[in-house]
Amino acid sequence: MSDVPARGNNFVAKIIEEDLSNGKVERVITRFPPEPNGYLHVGHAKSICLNFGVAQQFGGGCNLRFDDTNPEKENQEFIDAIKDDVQWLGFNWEGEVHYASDYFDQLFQWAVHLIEQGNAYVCDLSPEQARQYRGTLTEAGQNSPYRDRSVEENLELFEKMRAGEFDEGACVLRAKIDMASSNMNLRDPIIYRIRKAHHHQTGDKWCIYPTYDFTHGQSDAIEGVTHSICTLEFEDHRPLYEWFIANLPVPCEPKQYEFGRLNMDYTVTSKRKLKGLVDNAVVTGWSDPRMPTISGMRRRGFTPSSIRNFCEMIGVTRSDGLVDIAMLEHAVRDDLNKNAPRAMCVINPVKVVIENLPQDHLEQLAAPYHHELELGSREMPFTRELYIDREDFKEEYSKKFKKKFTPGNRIRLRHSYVLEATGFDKNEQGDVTEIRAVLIENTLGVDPEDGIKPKGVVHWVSATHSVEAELRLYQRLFNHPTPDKSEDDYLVHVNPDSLVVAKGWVEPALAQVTPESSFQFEREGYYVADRYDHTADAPVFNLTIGLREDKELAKG
RNA sequence: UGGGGUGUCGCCAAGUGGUAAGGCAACGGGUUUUGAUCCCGUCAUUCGUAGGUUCGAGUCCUACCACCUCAGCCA
Repeated sequence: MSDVPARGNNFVAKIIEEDLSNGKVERVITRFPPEPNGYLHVGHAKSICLNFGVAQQFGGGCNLRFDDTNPEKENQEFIDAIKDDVQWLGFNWEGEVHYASDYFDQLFQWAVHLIEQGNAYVCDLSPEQARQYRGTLTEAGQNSPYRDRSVEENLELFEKMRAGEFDEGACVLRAKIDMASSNMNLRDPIIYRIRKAHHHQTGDKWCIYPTYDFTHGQSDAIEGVTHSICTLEFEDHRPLYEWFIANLPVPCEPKQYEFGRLNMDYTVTSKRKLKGLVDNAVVTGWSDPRMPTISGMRRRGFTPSSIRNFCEMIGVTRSDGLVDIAMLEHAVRDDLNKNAPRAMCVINPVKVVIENLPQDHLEQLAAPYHHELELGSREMPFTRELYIDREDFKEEYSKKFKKKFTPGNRIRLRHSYVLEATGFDKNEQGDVTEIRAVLIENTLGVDPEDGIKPKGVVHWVSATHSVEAELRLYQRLFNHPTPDKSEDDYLVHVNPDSLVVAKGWVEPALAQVTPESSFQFEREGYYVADRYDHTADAPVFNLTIGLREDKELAKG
């Protein structure tokens, strides 16, 4: 059995199951509605998994709809990136991609309908005045002096707004609801504003744009969405969502449900703050491997299924919590442990010379890529001079170093022979520069015949046949568990060591791998060939996540 | 001090009146040609607090407390 909880066992799935079984809904239709003003992040992944997942689970469909009502902040780059991310995560939207801007004509007509019904009016209050009229959380607002304009006048004014006869900010169209409502969203919310901006989809056709509140629910209705799932902060908007649906001749009545957005420690998940990291060049871009963006996690080496599993693991509820980033790390390790081929890379090399081997010794050793999966094997050149990790050799034996290579002791070269150290050289600084050893005969796949077993196993690479690679060692981007909740600006909590560029010597087979191939570099961690920079001539590997460390070892 | 929400183990989360699932983390122990993986075990007499109803309450009632959220011509 998998350790991932049963799929779709959350309150949204239960509501849908109920609606389906009592015939309220025939086929579930959900939608994922990003605004193309940034890249998708891990929080969106939760929403994607919920929306697409629940549709899939109940044989329905999920639309991808861009909520593109604010042209000034949106662009095509984001649209392309978002589509890419959703597909990479493993989901398919139903039919064509939708845009809220597809419905601008209909929305305009519905705005006219509202005016005709006496449910909307053009208001000339300046933003500053409007704020004063709105009241506060504890005091009712006051009616706008323009609230009682006639239907004819409103129709005429709204048409002039559309025709571009007013400057930006000169006036807005407002729904006429209740300025005394305890729900601020019902205090005559703005439904259309003037924005003389070019739109990435509709070009210069419009100079007035509908607001989110006036757009979202109606778009859902047009698309036949049955369950409109959004995050908790939109809860107060639900009465407004329902007000529009009730007061407009929409084709169906979608229902809005809210769930708690994802918060994770050592991470920021707000587009504004993510954009800040990009704009301040803290990272190299939205897809930097340290970013919690989907494209960043992808470049880091996270797999789609690891992210999906993570989303199943954290569940969906109406309570807002702070998820331990260790859960995400677990999801990644779990997937990579099960599926990633193994390979070897030496990061802090020290040379080992095997004295009982001829100078030109070259032997190809078959090394299986995985201990459980049938992934085949590669050949590792075994030569007289090797590299092992400096940390794996100790000048003197001690209990703490019981599995290390020490003079007089034996070590197993992973997938290869057993070696016995005979001596070593040091430089003036006291660093070991070379280890001398002898190979114990007939130890390929079997223990030494004399019964003296090796103490431990080390990874290695041929000193003469390995390939130098660039290693990008990533750690968490922030060194504060809640960087956006501290007194200081979140940028001061950026971990200065979040990226360390190092060198590694990899076995020849690794230079040939395609970008985005993941490996476990044995005893080092999970690495991925960089999506953009890796080539056979200049291999580049990103550290996805380290191996879990033994506690005793970690303490030392 | 208005409205809307949420409070179950360090973290996430099941549970919807019948006597507290699971995952992560942590901690013991075993296996191992990766100090990884894997395996086995420990980890809430208690569900924000205080009362009440009931044979029986995390689940029902009352009051209180804490936290989140709403005053963009953002979404």
